[in-house]
Amino acid sequence: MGSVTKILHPPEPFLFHESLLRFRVSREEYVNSYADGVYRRVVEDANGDLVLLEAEKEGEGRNSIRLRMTTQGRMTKSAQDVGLYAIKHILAFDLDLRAFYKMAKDDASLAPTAKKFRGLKPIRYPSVFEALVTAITAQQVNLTFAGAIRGRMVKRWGRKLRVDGKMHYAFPRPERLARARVSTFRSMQFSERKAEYVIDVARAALEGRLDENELRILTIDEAVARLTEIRGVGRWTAEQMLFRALGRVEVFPGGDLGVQKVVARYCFGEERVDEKTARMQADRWHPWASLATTYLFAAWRAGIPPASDTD
DNA sequence: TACCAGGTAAAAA
DNA sequence: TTTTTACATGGT
Repeated sequence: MGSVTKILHPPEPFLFHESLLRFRVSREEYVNSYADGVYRRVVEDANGDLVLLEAEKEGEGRNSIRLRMTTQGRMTKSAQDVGLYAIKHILAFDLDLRAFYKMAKDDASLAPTAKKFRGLKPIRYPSVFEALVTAITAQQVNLTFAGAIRGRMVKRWGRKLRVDGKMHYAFPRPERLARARVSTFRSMQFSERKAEYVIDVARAALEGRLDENELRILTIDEAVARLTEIRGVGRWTAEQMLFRALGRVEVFPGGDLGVQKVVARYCFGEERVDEKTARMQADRWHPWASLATTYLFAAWRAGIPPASDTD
């Protein structure tokens, strides 16, 4: 077993804990976990070696991150490089928040949370494939249930890495899910349709239709059009992926129930708005629409009431 | 019991 | 082209 520890210095500002709360561990989720201040996940390098990443805040006050990387055999340079690249992508080191804050400061519904959560970043998935499959599991069911069936899928088809006596799972490879049977997914309480969608996305990945570099250079509309050619990938799923895997913060998943509720709450003082209303609001946040929702979700999670518009 | 969950595809209007 | 409906299941 090989292990190496690095100290990383994310660009300021960066709120580690609040950003990672999204992955606060649930019993069923084995791929991304955040517990006791440590974010954990497994990535795979080009040689197929699994690397466990464990990231936590280094010391109080200072904003450095301690990253421990562990592999089964010798720690290779390739494994280290992949691990470092992955964690910087996941933690959105490349996302510069300054222009967003400049915009947010003059936006009544956004200003208080942007200020309170200064340094909050949208934590990402490492791959297009993982983001799409994860989104599909979350279609039309509550997120607890989505996490449960996803956990079963990961436990069955994800590669395993044992570290300090604890098992960690990588997200299943497309090769594996592409040849899985619908009936096996059914036994894990996937609907038949969800099972077919996941298998179709896995095949698309194998056929090179989810090429990250190709998707990156497309406009949002072009990328959504390309992605929705895959059965089971609608606009919502495509937008989720563009935001959560590729970090395209200008997308706005206006069809998302949670987004509709959080925009309603903090921008309209209501329980729920329709997609059109939500998208109209989001136009004011361009090109940081989904980043804005990240802040509103954080406020919601923290139980912060919407500002009263009467004073 | 009915209805809702961070939707989508296919049928019907 | 726009509007319903089936899909599956756990929680309230």
